[in-house]
Parts: sequence; C-alpha cells; structure tokens
Amino acid sequence: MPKLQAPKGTRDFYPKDMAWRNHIVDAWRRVSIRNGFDQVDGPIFESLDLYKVKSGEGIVSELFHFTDRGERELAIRPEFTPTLARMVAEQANALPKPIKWFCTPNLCRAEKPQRGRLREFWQWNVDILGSDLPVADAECIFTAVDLLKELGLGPQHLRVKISHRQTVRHILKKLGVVEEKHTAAFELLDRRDKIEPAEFTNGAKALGLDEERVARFDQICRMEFNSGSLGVLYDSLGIDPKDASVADIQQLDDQLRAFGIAEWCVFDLGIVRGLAYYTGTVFEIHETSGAMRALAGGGRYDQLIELFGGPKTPAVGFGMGDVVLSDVLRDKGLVPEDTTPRPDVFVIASSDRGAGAVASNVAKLRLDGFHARFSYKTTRNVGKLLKDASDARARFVLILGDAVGDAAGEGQGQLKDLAGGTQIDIALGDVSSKLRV
RNA sequence: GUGGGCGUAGCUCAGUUGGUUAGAGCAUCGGGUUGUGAUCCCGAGGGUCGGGGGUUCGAGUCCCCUCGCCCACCCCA
Repeated sequence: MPKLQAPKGTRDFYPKDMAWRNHIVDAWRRVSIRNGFDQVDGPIFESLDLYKVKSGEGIVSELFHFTDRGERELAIRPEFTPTLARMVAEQANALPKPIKWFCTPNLCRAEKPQRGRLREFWQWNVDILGSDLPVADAECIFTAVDLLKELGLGPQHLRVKISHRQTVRHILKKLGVVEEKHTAAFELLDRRDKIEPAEFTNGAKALGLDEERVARFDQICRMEFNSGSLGVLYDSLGIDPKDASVADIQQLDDQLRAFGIAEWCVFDLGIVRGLAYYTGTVFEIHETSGAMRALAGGGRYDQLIELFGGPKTPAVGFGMGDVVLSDVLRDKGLVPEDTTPRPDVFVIASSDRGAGAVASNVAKLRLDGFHARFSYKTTRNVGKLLKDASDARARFVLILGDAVGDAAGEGQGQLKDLAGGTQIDIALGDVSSKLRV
C-alpha cells in the first residue's frame, strides 16, 4: 500500500494549527462585519466553463478538474470571483446597492508549492459592487488596513501601493502611445523588473515610444507619491489637476485621508497587477522591506459582472491569502505561542468523596457556559492534577475534597487561581458567579 | 513544467572506510514519592532509516528510479 500522506501542497491542521487558522479567519470575519460587509459563500466546485469565462482556456492546467458521472466538466474553485460574479449577475436587480460582501473560502490551485504559495489555501475576499464612487475603493483599502491593525501590524511593516489604470492610460496617451497598445504597455510595465533593460527598451519602442520617452515612462513608474502629493505628479507631467482623467485618483486620495489611513498608502504607478480585467484603481499590500510576494491585491473591475451575463455593475474588491499573511506575522513576531481555547476551570478531586462529585460539578459548570475540563486520572495526588490543569492552560482549578455534598452545587470546595496562585474556600453553588467576575 | 538543496522515532539530531537485534534528549503513556503547579525515581510504547529496485556474504551508509519537503524560476486568477 502506498504511504498515506496529505497531498502535495496541502496542510493538516492539528489543534494548534487549527487554532491559528481560526485566529486568522476569525479576524477576517470580525473586521469584515464591523466594516459593514455581509458574509457569503458558494460551492467549492463549479463548472469548468465558469473559470474559462474570465481567464480563458489557459487556466485549465492550473486547476484541479474532473468529470462527474453525468459527463459534466467540473473544477475545484481556484478563486472566488467567478462565483461572486455569477451570484451577483443572477440577482443583481434584486440586491440593494451597494452590495458589500465578504467570504473566507479555501481555494485550490495545481501549482508547485513554494514560499507563500501552497496548493490549498484560505483567502479573504472583500468586494463592493454597484458603486463607481472612489469612496468604495477607499473603503476596501480601509478594511484591509483595519485587518492589518487588528493583527498587530503597523505602517512600519506594510504599505498599500496604489495605482490607477486610467491615470496610467492618461500618461501613456500624453507620451504618445495609442489606445490599442495600452494593454501591451501594462504587460510591459508589469514585467519591467523581470526582464533585461534592453528588452524593456525594445518593448517600449514597439509601443511607439522613443528613447527619451521610454526613460520618462520608466522613471514615472519607479516614482512613489505619498498621499497628498499627487500634485507633484501632475506638475511633472503637465496635467491639469481638474482634468477628468485624474479626478478619480485624486478623489481616492482625498478619501484615504478622510479615513485616516494616508500613512499606510503610497501611490506607485508601477503596480499593475497581471489581470486584464482591472479597469481603475489597482493596489497591492507589500512588506516595507519589499522582500515577500504581495500580501493582498485588488482593484476595480467595472466590466466583469457584464462578462458573466449580469447588468452593468461597477465593482471593486481585493483578496488576501492566509499563507503570506502567516509568513508576515511570523516574521514580525506576532504569532502567539498557543491560540487554542483556554479552559475557564479545571475540576480535580483531592479525596474519594470529592471524586464522586467531579462529574456533576463539571456538568453544572458546562451548562452555565464555562469551558470546564477534568482529568481521567484516578490519583488523588493534588500536585499531579494541578499539573494537568496547568498543562491545559486552565485559568482556575476547582478542588473537591471531603466537604462536598451529595448533589451538584452543594457543599464546599476550593477555587485556585492558577495565574496568581491564590486559593479560596468557596460554596460550590457560588463557583459560576465567581468565575464570571 | 524547469533547476538547486534536503529526507533516520511525534520533534531536534547521533550513527566510524558498508559489518550483530538502529541510539540519545525532549515529547507521549503507565507506575511511585512529596497530596498544591518546578521536580525526583522506575518503566513502556513508538522507526520496513520517505518508497521501490540494484550492487554485495552483508546497505541507514554505494548506484538508479520514484515520492515528499524547502528554495529559486515559470505563473500568479
């Protein structure tokens, strides 16, 4: 029999791992809800065609796909956006706008695992549909930043790098690149750090740019503008700030400052995202050191819902994966030793008579809503039992001796605070109210 | 898909030029002592040395294939 092990690029979640995953997913959920998003989900597999709509045939080799007994071609979801688009397209006219949805699906991609990338991972998706206002873009970014803060990260660790397709298009136009070649220009821009300078220059020439303009194009793409300093960009390019083509990015900047997250944000026109479907704002969250792959990425995709057969619906959103997020938190020393739930109370017996009352007292405490545990050991050795309680990371220990009554809640016990070490005599009927303090 | 590094117990690792039934610490489980958390003492379980094939009297050790992990590419929805 072949060795039975978790498939390549997947993870087993033992209690500590599961607690950590929950730590992340719970934070995603908590932050989403307080930012006004509703949770949704869809099937973990969809028809293969759904993924071809957005990404073409080329996507198939990246998918785990199969044929069911009805000869239907299906695929495990590699992303959530097509499902989201399908769901929105189906009920777009009935849903109140703006639609603010989030989800935390697990996704599978048939890629070779490496740092920051596995074959199964969890991804936080946050989307606002039905509004083309820059405030929606800003609220998505605010929500992403809120999550980072929630997990203890600060602007010293991460930066939201923001660009805007329309602004870049406007600059390209100013430099003399015809509109049909803008997509090629985006691709070239995206690859500029991966290719030789000569190849970049040649690519730029193919777009109709001469030597001087190539240099200018490259220079602009390498500049960063802090929030509030977009004027510098306009000046250097001779753009009128009142020009409609830059109004959008200017409003976004104003909103970011209104939300109070300007210090996290920087405008970097070199951020392109490979995705052809982004139409306006695009952004990525990067480590300030620039080392790792992007922690999150997103942008505006105003035409996607139509592509999936829905009405024209502007949309903006982002995704954040658990793998890179965990890497970042680990690097920054923000991973707690153990995130498994701690027992409120651990019940032990120091006498045979006390042992007879353990189950009933545990039952009562549990019915009162407490996380209560006890030991299966038969020893009356208080030291050993306290060690069990301590190992379980319990907050309190209830010690039952000869003073217990015949029924739950009767008689006396002792309640020990494991953190402080203090111990008090207590009537068993008063334990729950004492624990609530 | 391409290239490099690495696989011995749950974890961290020893294991001589190929040579008896492959070891240690920690962890786990059981027992004992002090009945109030560190401990201390005794004991147990756990490895087809990632898997398969080959060379050899003999392979954890040498050769080939394969699987997995890590890293870098490709790609990144």
